Amino acid sequence: MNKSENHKPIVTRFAPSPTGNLHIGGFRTALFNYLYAKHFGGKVVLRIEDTDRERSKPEYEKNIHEGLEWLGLKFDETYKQSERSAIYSQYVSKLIAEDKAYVSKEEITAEDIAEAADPKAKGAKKRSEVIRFRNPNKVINFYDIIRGEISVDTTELGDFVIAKGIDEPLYNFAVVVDEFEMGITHVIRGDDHIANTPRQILIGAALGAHMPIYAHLPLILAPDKSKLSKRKGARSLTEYRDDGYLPEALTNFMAMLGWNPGTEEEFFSRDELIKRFDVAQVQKAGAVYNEEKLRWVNREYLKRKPHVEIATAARPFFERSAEFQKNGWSISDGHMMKLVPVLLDRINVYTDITKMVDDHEFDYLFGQPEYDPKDMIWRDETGPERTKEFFEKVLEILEAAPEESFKDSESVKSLIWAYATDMGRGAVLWPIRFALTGKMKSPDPFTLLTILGKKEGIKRLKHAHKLLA
RNA sequence: GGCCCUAUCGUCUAACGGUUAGGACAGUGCCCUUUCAAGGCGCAAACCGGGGUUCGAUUCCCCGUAGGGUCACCA
Repeated sequence: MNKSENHKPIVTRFAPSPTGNLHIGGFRTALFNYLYAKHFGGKVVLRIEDTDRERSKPEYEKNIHEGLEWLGLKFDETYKQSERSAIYSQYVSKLIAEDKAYVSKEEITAEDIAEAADPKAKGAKKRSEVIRFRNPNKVINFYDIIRGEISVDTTELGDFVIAKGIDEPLYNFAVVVDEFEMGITHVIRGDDHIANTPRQILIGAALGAHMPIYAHLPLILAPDKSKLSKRKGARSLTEYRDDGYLPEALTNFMAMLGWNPGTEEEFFSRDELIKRFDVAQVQKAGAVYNEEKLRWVNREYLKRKPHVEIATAARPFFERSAEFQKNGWSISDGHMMKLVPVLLDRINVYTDITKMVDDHEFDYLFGQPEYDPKDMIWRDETGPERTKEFFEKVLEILEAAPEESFKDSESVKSLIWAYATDMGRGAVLWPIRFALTGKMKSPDPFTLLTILGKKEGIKRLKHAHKLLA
């Protein structure tokens, strides 16, 4: 890291508005701001942009904090624009005094009145007086770390409104005042703000502020390549949390959406990301969000977790199932631990467990399954008589085996394997597995025996044997 | 529509003028195997089009095309 050339400490910011829950797009912006600042040993500030009193809601603000906390993003400073109105009005007054802005009398048309009557209209409730910025009508050039030079003629913007009143600053104005007051050196934000940049630069110049360095991140897209929105399936971070996604997996995945270190590595811890991250390397084009891949990344992280941790985290997802509750099932800690290998082989995310329980895939865990005895017979040529013999022999072996042998599937396997191989593995193993689960598809019989334990396992095999009589 | 931005497999991407255009997810085939998973090994799959510049363009420039963003007294 080039410490020597950084005289000024870097300060970045994440500035969400509490008009909705925090989604993955917002998270990625927050993450990139965080990674960039931390890479250079700088600061990140969190600024809640709640100047829109109508649309800002406390519950959204809470959701933003919860999401960020879940992902472990810690901010060095936190501000809320609604608590800073004195600062904004001071700057508005200054601009007016310097004739860089002025109070404008607005004509209210019949159209405006009609609009105001319609709650869905965007420009509802027009003021008769607003504060407008005196646009010097210049061509603005700025350098974007990701996109390079961008040039825009601001003439067509006209004298845009910067505040509804002296105490009611609008977004573009409040942002510029804050960037200035908070000493923000780098503005890293979504691509959709690129159109706001010229007017913010204009306001900044009028304020005598030093222009921050901009980096506009490509948007995260829905599968149809349009901006990802709630309607397009964007879920809030807290929903990912509630579904049991691992925060480190989501972080890794999001960091790789639009950025990569230029190598073929794909797994990075938070610290590695801080060390490697560079905004200049982020992709210019928007990236389609692919949940399948997220699920795969999550699974990779799951596989590296200690089994105890998985057992503990997975339990609530069993209990959450409607079937589980309806049947009054329960599951012990010992069971959970034994179940981990089975889970690891078939889930990507904890919430998959709930679906599987609801789909009756785990019914066998909770009691003697019901089934048609005919399905127990491997193939017609085996027949019920021979199958009965297999049960008898296997039962004999299992009953003689010590409890110890049921600790892991390899031990169980070693008990039965030789016999099964002699008699024909399918002919012996299929009936056992089926007797244990009553299902055409399930984990292997050895694993099942460790999960169910010696007592229950033997009980089910005896039951099956009786059904064949 | 104006302005702005973007363009490599279906998706995320590597390549920073010279490669059989690489990897990952998804897909598919085979192997393993008592079923289902998991796993292993393969396969298929892309440089948007046209002009330049250059000995040589996926890469640099221009035009076209397509997609996206934005055009509030929202943020």
